[in-house]
Amino acid sequence: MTVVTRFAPSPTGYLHIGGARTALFNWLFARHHGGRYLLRIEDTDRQRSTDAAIEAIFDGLRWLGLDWDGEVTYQFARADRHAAAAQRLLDAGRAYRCYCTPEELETMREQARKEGRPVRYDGRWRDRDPKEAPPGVRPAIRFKAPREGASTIADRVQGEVTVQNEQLDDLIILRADGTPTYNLSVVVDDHDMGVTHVIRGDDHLTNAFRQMQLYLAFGWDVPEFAHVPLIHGPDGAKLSKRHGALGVDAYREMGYLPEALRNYLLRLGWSHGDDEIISTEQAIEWFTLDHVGRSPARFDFAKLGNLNGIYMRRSEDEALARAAEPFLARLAGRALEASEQAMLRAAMPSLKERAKTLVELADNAAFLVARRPLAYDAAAGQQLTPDARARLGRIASALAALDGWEAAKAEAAVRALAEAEGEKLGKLAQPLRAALTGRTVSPPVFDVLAVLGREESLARIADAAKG
RNA sequence: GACCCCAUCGUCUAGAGGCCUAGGACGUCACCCUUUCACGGUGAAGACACGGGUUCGACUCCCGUUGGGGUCGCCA
Repeated sequence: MTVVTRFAPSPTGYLHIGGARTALFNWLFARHHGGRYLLRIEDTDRQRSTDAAIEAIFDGLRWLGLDWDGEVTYQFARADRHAAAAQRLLDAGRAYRCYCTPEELETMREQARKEGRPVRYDGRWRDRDPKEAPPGVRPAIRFKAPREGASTIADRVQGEVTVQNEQLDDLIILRADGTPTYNLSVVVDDHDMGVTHVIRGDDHLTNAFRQMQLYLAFGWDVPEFAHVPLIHGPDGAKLSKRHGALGVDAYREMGYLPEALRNYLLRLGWSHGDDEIISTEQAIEWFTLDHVGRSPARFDFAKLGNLNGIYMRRSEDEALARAAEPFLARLAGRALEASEQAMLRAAMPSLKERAKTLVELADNAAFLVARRPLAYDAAAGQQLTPDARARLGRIASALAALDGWEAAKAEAAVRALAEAEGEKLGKLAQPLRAALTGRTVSPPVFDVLAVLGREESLARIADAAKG
């Protein structure tokens, strides 16, 4: 049997981070088993589904590299098939018409809540003669759920979970307007798509029991279920926006690399011994449901940042430069010039050592696109004392006398000067850094010098020396 | 409230009854490296929620308590 998994988001918003992890697990599981990973858009809620949200889901998945197999299935397009399936249950006596109005149901629920009883549909139309139907009311179709016994799911993550059937009420499978509801659509689609493993958030665990009964009623094989714990915020509560419940596009904009985010998401709720840095190839080889944890994990930006830093440092300079260019251009407020693109690449080895995100990296590279005369930040301004300015003049002379403009040569010259003046290197390096970058924190100052080039460097030093 | 799930350092986790004096990673702190910041290196602090069992022996099994989460829609 070949494995078939699916990711089935509803396009009512962006692709959020929890959904991305669900997609990742499905993708990995299918790839691990050499199976298929399908994408289904659950757009049966016509009010809330939007094309923009569908595009956001596609974009997010593509950016994360979670390519799906075959065509995308749109659930709404299969409404007729779902209605036919409901009719089949009706014909078989496994479903019935319910003439309750929404108001009536709401009253029923309120009453139950007030009396402390379980809030469930009481089955009042289950065995009632349809002849008693009130005139003018269009009925919804309800599934006739078993009332005795128990249902057990051998969940691949949660283990054996049993629920007494009396806990399950008769769910609506077809609305009064003839459109299918979620639980029916999911079962019919998963069956028709040949899905063998349903891997999803554990907020669906209770649905699984209803869905299992539907599979049984249809006489279909029940797929394997794997309900993965949800991702929580740092406080253990539901993930809020402030805490990371953002669309994956937001992570892209914050400057995270897709491979780093993938690695982070993978380790959130899944582990392989003490391994932390796991390539996608390795993940495909290792990923099974056996090591998916059962307790909810909290989202931690600090760890994501650390991971992203590691992935950036491991990236090829050229690839990282391409990824960083939009961020630097945004910071400059204009397109980058060819010379600036070249400088970015030249500076990349030292730039990528000291950033956790592309946003940070671009910020650290701001000196590359700054225009003279530089604005000095407060700390840099303090470096440029009269003494320091005078020293910058002498540094400029020493540098100007150089033939060649490599970092090593510049360093040797400045070191020699420091020694001649009986000063520690830092005494010269810090003002120099301030003059060249406008800040007191930057990549190694001689690298900066080399990347900026002779002309620009000397001009910036002269600017600072002048005061 | 009912039903279901969960519970190891602050966080992510390893741990399948003796391997645990509970391991790794992030974060924190200290030191080293050093022209700044990083990176890197070394080291430190830091957890089995609680109470009962079962067992020669429980982080590991069972029960309960507490705490957290999920679900109870003609939403998905």
